[in-house]
Amino acid sequence: MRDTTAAFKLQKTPVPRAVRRKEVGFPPLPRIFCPFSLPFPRPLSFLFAPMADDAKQRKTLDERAQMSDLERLRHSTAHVLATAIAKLWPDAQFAAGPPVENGFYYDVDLGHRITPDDFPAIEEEMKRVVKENQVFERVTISRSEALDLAQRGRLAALGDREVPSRFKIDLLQDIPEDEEISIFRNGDFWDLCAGPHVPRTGNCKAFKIMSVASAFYKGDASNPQLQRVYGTAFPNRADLDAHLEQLEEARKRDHRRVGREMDLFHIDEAVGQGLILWKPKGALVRQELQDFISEHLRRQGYSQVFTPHIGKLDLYRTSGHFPYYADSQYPPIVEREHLKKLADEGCGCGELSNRLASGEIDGFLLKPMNCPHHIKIFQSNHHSYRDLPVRLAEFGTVYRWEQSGELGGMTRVRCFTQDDAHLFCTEDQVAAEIRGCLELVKIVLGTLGMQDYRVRVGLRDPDSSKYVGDPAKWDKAEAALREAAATLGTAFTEEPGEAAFYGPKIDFVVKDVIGREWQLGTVQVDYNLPERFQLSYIGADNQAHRPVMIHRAPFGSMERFVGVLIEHFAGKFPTWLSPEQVRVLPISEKFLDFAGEVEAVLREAGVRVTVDRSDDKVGAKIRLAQLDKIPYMLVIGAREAESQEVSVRHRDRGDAGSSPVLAFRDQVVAEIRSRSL
RNA sequence: GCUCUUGUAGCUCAGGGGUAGAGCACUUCCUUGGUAAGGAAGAGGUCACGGGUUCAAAUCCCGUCAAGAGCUCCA
Repeated sequence: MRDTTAAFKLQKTPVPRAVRRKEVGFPPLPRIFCPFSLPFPRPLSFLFAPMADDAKQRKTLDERAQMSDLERLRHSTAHVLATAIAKLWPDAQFAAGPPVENGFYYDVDLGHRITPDDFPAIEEEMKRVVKENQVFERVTISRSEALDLAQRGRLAALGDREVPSRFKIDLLQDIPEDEEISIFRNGDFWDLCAGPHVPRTGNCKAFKIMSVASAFYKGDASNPQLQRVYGTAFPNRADLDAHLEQLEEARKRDHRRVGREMDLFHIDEAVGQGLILWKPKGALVRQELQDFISEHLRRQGYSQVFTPHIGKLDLYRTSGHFPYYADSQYPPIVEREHLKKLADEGCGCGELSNRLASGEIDGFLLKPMNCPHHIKIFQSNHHSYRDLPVRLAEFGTVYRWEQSGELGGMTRVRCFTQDDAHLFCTEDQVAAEIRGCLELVKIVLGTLGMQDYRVRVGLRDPDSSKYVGDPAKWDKAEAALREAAATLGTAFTEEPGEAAFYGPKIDFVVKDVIGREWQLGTVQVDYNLPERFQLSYIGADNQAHRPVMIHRAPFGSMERFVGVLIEHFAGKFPTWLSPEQVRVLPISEKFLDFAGEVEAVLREAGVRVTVDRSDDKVGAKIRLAQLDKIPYMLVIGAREAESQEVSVRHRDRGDAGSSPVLAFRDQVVAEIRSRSL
């Protein structure tokens, strides 16, 4: 058996994890801008990732009593789980077993390694406990009695043991002096627990063990690693089944799976982790989206620019990205001459490494963001107040060294392309510019049928002094953001303390069709970079003034956005976004010529069309086209060739009757042009 | 990064100390058909990579790489 006692040191003040991942499924990715300047002694990824609320407040007994019925049920089921595990493996040492968003877990340290093969046995044992319909009995005890029970190994156990219940002893110490201590008993299983619980184990009828993973005790990597058994529970079988079906649905929609099936993108070991290869079909989707967004950018008076993927290190020293956040960037590219010079000076590998880390080297950096390049474009001209706002947009590709454990699919990658733009404006223009950004978001999400999104307005914490810039400007910018959010006509929340230190921001969180939330882009007001780069424009008073910058990437990155869209549509993109919009299905090879004519007519009209020239029967061709999620199938046989018509089948609506070739062409072209859903 | 799990054909997966398996996809042939799978044959794999144990390794052990899940919504 593993001896965790030696490694286990009690921690009086648990160190909160810098980055907590609350969402189930896919983690958020609001790491869009980072025009920071303060030398926080933290890795860059900390700033790219959502900030955790500081140390979670311990729940009071009152708060716990307010646990919802479902949470109560799940927490009780966690005790049933622990009872079963304690029966099967009496040496089990339990830590915490709370209800969580989609169920519950219980952390356990155990000589035996639990695998999915063990689930049936555990569930059988749990069913027995449920069937016995044991009463959950609350017993109030004194601190010393609790300690005594724990020393006897009696807590989270079915009887006395030779080894103390060591995690429970530790947890006891976290309980404030003035708080009542209670244990809950069901049958012979006693556990330190504040409750509340359902009355009897018989209430925990509908449950399922979902998975087992590892977790650090109290989330601290210096603590022992425990096995975390996840389960879920519902009041009845039907609700449980519905939940499991939804999970299955989510699994089917997983963009990694759909992306492979539909041949949209590929990640290759030989290229590198977190680096997306957009295959032809995925590239079409992305290109359509970019064209769509560009069209609206032009309408809104943006100027599109192109900038390189690298820049001199000095640029990023000025912006503040380097060297403080070097850990989250690809290492610098050192110039050949500089390297040679270092070698001539006798600089060894160790010293080189140190100099790289400290930033005392010359070279280039793969850009971690686009703002410095755009700033340099702005600075390449003198600007009058009459020029403002200057709006520079770019589908700008950036590189970040995410920890390998954070990577996943298209939603968490090391190279991504932002729908980025930087607006240089006067303070008076900030409000209107923010409204413009939100307008674009509204149009794009509306066109895609993603009506279910919310907006978070991140304001500064009035009690903190970590923010840069003049408080009066902050007030103005915050008011502008608040006002703009209100005009959006959608729900928004204001979250004090969630602002970046350089300015307030708006985040967009979209909900997909099965209710999962995804953080996409942000709009951020920035007073910091204009200062660092000494930006200026000449005002009506003939004096130099400092412009304000707005960073905005409303859809975050093309990678993540397309990943979200794949799941949102379950791969069934609207016609305008579909990589293949129409497939012609000749009944037999006799009609290949006519099929070719139909193909030519459609292609000429700009429709993405192919002909299935295989010798499959039409049923098989339809099946394949359905699996490829192609919006329109045109069945062509003798009748159609005779009348110059096509028999139209839609992937969702089925057989739609026949239509003259040109009429179909006009209809599908109109559908594509209008970008209808 | 850390822990666990996984890595076998383009895809989905079975197998497992002694000729490498299936279905789908692919190629060829037969079939020329009417709204979700017509038939036959064939081709395709250093079993992720590198070491080790063994007469013998895809299989067992160690390491590397990669993928997936998890990493306090606290007794």
